Amino acid sequence: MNVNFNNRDPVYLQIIRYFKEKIAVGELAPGEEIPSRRELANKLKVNPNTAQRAYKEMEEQGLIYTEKNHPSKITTDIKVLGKVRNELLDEAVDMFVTSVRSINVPVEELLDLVRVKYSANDDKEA
Amino acid sequence: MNVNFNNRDPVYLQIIRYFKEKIAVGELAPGEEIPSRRELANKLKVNPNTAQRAYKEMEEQGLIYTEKNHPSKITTDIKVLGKVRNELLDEAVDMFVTSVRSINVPVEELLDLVRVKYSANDDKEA
DNA sequence: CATAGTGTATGAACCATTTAATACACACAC
DNA sequence: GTGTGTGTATTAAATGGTTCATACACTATG
Repeated sequence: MNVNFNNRDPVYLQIIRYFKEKIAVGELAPGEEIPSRRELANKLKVNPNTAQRAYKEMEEQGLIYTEKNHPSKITTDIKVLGKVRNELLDEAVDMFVTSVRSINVPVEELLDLVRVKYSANDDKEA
Repeated sequence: MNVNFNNRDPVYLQIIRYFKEKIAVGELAPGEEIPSRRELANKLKVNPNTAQRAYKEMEEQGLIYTEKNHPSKITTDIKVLGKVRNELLDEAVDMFVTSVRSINVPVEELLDLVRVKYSANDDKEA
């Protein structure tokens, strides 16, 4: 549980993204219980309402569900879960392509840049 | 002169980016005169102070220079101009790689996604 | 029933951004 | 010189998304 906040994006969006990443790589299983709003807020040192806002949006997107007086759980809807990874990827690729489109860079140069930097990051993780 | 504002980022930053893109692709030549603060504000329907803020930052970055009582001009410092394109590219690639790193996607899958979407956008421009 | 833990709702506070209103100094054109 | 258009500076206000403080409703547990 370590979200690595940045200052650019709203906290509640970064929380949502954190959970989506965990779902995308399978670290959160279908039906698995996630921390309560207050517990999450404590761990991340944010306001409980911020946690609530993140969970509320996740619930609206069908990622989690809530039974009365129990901490929310990851949805068991495989269809929804399967989409998460692709949505994250598509979003990122979309933003990237949009931001470089106006620079008129040859596609091979672009792919090389991505390849090099992505591999460099692989090293850091190891 | 068409900036295509989005709602996410501050207007003054989007203006800066607009000029950087024009510089990167060579649509703004060294020494070329750019609109006055007031003129730009009029064209973009923003407050003159917002235009001023954008220009002020560009001046601090050495992208433009100002002689008394004349509209600012694109710098003639080739060194600075040459860096613009690479900086825009590096920024974009950095953000992209950072955002997909946590998803553990194989590099070839990633490159394919970029290739396909980038080419698709070529079509739209044509 | 009382306590403590859930999720939920509402209104205010906060803060960066943007806009606004003025003012000043300078130079060129007429 | 007068007027108009530059850049520049200062201060205040409005805007809007985010975050905070607080209260409420419900349920299991003992």
